[in-house]
Amino acid sequence: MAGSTLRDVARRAGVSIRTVSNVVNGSVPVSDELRVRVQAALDELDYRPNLVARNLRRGRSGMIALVVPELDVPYFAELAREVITAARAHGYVVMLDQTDGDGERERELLGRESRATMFDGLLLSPLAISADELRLRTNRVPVVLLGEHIFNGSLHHVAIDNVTAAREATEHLLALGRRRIAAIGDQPYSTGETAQLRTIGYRLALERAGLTVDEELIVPTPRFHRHLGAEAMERLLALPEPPDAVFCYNDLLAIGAMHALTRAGVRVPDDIAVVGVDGIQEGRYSSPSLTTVAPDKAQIARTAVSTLLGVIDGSAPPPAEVKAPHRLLVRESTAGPAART
Amino acid sequence: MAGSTLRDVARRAGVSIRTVSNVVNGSVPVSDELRVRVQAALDELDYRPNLVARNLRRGRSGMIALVVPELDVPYFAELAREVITAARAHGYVVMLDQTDGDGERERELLGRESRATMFDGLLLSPLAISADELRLRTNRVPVVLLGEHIFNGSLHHVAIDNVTAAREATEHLLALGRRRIAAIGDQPYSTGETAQLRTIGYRLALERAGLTVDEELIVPTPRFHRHLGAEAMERLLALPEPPDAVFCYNDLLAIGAMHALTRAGVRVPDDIAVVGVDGIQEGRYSSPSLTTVAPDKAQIARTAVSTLLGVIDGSAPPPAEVKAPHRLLVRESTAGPAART
DNA sequence: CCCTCGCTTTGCAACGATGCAGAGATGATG
DNA sequence: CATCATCTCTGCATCGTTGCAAAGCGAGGG
Repeated sequence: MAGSTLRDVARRAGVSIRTVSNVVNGSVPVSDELRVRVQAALDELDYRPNLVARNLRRGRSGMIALVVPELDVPYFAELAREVITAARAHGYVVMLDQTDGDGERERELLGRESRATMFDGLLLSPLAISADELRLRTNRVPVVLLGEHIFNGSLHHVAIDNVTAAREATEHLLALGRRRIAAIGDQPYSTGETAQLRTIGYRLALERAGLTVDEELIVPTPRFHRHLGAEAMERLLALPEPPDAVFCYNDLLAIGAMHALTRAGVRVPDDIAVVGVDGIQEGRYSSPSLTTVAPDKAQIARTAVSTLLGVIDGSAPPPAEVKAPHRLLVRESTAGPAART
Repeated sequence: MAGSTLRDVARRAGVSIRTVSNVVNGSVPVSDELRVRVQAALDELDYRPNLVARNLRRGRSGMIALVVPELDVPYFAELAREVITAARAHGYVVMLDQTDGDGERERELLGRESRATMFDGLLLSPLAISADELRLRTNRVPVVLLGEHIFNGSLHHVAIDNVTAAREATEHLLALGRRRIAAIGDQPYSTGETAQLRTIGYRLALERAGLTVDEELIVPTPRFHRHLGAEAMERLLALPEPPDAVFCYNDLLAIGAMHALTRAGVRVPDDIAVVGVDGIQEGRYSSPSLTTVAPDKAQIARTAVSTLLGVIDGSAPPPAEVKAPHRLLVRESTAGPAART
């Protein structure tokens, strides 16, 4: 029942512990005769190396932690999938935790009693904690920030270019001839940096098109969830002069907005066109399917993981903000039934 | 930079290593004077316990692994969220891995070179590996099976009652007056045990209603993904006599099916009613919203985690199949616009 | 005044693995 | 035949922590 150790195997094979270790690891040459004998003992006892002990001795655990706000938010689930895959390619496994966007939980992670020492490094997608505070708390643990925070100059950080992404989404709506374009998802307070970048991109597109921004059309939401998108859309529909298009700061808001539109009997995209951000799978099969700005999640994950491993082994360049690619996927919610992807 | 150890702190405070350990753990009483002095040293050196060393000594790691086929499948993401939450309540953290439904990957997990020894236990949602094979490979590691496999009598197992769930879904369609009810998602081969149970429930409902099963209406799918639901639906629509309702074996299939129906101009639920299984959030905001049989994921997670911890510390009863509750959520895809939940 | 008791504090061993340096054995070389 | 290089193999120390048993110490009782 209890796992056998190198000592058990050594005793059985009549060799030293060290020789068994050499056979297991294959790094040091072992004579054929002994190798066979040791291997037999290994098999008979069904030896499995104790990785905790190995980690202690080697000083590395082969584990990284990925911390996201909510795993049941599709974007994070899809990103987690890619991170796990990317980590595996480097021989690493991934511990997952959620903060629920709770600042306390995020702080705890980096605090005294956290389990951070079990991991070689941390991929963090912070929501509630501010960039400045992060800097103060990340002396010990190698950290790479993921996706959604403004660059503060002291930590590695992988994200799409949010201003450009938002501008392109808005320009797409403009190119379709829409002129009264709303925005759902602004977060005009300290931890809403990503949202603020998207608002900047949105404004930029309108200004370049020579339009003035109607502040009434910018509806803030505290989080990026479906029901908040629906609520925001209802508010927009209640305006004396409703929009003819909506740029939602993520796909869940967009799906909530489309839900509200469908209920209200408003046609998408004929009456109101909708575009989101994130490129989640859900948007491919919504009715209508959702036009979206899709970050390259696999690329984000690969870059984040290899950067983190670089920080861990000290080979990484100084902290920098790495821009990941994104692209606009045009579907029915802006282009109508013609857009079948 | 490098973390300080108990020895560093002990040296600085002028006490023994053991005393520092006692202060850190608080289990053994320490005089006020020393405690204050040690605490000061702890703070100055910003001591963090090395959890790898602690784990080695204590023989437990405080980590469990959760292995699912695909994390970007919403059901598994939502379940993972609950598992992480439930584990945290017991002081455990969760390592996540994916098998992509690949039997090799699942086998690897339990094999010689796996990282399983790093974890105190394993929550496994097997897809490709058969129950018999599992039994042979799980001697060493405490395992609890999650959600989707038939009970083989030797492992703990938490799942909903799939036969009943499928029967209730089908009966709901019957109660609406539908008579030509299709089923999407059967998997009539060795690893499709969950699907087969749902087929049994489906047949049972029809038989009890005195209807004969039209085998043409049972469309198998190799996996439970959106696009396969759409393909299956297209095949059903091409029949000389299409169905007036569809029971899909999970929500993704249902969403794919509804997507195909919308494209084909078929009205849901007027022409064809659709019901799924899983209760994923996506179904609340689809158009129309999706009627579904929702397993109580939080309950499944709590039961699975506490059972696993029981197996780990030896206090668990002998392996048994634990049935988790489920309930039917009626929404627009069967009840029409009246059903607003 | 001595002994015992109870409390705090300590040193040592151990968890299971690997790094290192050196011991044997073997073969090659002068 | 002696010397040295080469190749295996081994023992010891160590990673940082905690369990255990015993040492130190002051107080209370006989």
